[in-house]
Amino acid sequence: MNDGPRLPGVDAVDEEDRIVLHVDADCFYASCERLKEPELEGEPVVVGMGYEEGETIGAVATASYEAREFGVESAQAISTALEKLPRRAALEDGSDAPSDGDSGADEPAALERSETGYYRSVDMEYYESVASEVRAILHDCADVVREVSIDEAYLDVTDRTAWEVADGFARHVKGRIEREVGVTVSIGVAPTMSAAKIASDFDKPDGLTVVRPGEVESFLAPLEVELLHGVGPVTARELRNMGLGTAGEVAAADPGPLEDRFGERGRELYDRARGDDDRRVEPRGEPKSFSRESAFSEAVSEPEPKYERIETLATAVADRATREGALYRTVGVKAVLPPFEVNTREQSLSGPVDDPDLVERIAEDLFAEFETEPVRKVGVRVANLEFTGADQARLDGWDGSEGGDSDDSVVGDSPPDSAGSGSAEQKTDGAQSGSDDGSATSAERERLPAGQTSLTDFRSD
DNA sequence: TCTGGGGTCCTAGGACCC
DNA sequence: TCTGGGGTCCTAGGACCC
Repeated sequence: MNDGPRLPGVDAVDEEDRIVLHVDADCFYASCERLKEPELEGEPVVVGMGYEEGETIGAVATASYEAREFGVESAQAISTALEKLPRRAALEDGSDAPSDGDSGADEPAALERSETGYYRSVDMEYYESVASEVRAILHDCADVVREVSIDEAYLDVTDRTAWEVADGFARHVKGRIEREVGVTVSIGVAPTMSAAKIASDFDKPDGLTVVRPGEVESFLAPLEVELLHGVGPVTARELRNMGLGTAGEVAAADPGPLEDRFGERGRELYDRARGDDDRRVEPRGEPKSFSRESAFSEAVSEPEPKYERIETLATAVADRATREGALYRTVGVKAVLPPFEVNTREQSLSGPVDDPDLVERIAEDLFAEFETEPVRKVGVRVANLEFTGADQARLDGWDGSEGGDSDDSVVGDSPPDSAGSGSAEQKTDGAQSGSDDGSATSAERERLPAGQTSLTDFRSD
């Protein structure tokens, strides 16, 4: 990249001096539970997803640092977490710990109070409310904020501070969040997003790490490759097989083989390890998809319960899209078969719709091939979203509606006849019946599968 | 240690178009 | 009448993140 001719006046100067903060709440869900129940302060707290009081199913969403001392980790099965850290309630009820199986395991010794923890199930609505308070402060402290998730954001504060005083600025942000909301955050400050991200992790919890321009590469060099954003277990293993165990080793490597192995990502990895990252902090755009999924406590073979679940999820997903003002053009399902085989099926329509019944029909249809398979988890998804804003549907292409239906379905399409041979038929009818108010563009109409007559007026054959 | 839920991005093959 | 090249869309799967 250095061998091209230099254009006069074009260089990297203005790219270099961004001041980026990455703000990352510490075990956010657990902190929220402590806001709700101050008695939990200082105690081990585990927040479980899909977990119900007293049950052993679900997974750990967040564990407080006290709980982590016992070996409880994020994404762990609740059953595992319970082995490492029994419920405080079990002790206080005096109830027996549930004994798994009949294998005559020794009675567990009497529980020490100090070796138990509090288990809570996820309360998204509450966490959302806390997060919005944090967000308000962040937006108050920066001109540009990119919210990454409920507990994480990047701030570009170049115009609000200077490197000489950046740590004071970050401390100010931390202090406000702690005082005004009551949760602690860790902050990384760096000239790039990727370095700021890693820096925020460097000193958790309640940490503050500043990496100044010129220090990025030496800051990253000793870090294990796993710590690089975008390097998971699979990539890490491959990198180590290539003899690259630290960011410094990646930075010093020949980028060629990295690109051969990982494609575009390889180059990115190499750049990031060297501290090169020219992404600017930008607000997040519109979401690309909505999905809902749900696991059974054990694999289910009978069709009924699965279709019931699909129906519930389809309704929830369609509802979400409606609430958010999104039209969707693709509907998909997911079926997870034991041991952990993920299958996805999806179908795109000829035009964007907001049609909950159609979502359900298509989802059921796509799911048909897994009807009698043992399935441990199902999901429904809509994608290819279009946020038209308020009454867009009325403004464009509403001319075709002689029918007087006033919902905002734009086009009803049908499952392809090839998909389910026998099984799709009645649903195909259903899909068509909803489409008399259709108004696809002519290009879209021409792509309708042969035999689809839902938009016949416009066909020229 | 068998694994919850909600997302994003990338890859790769096939269909289809010009 | 089997044949080039480029582009886009669709679908399925995989890796990764929080």
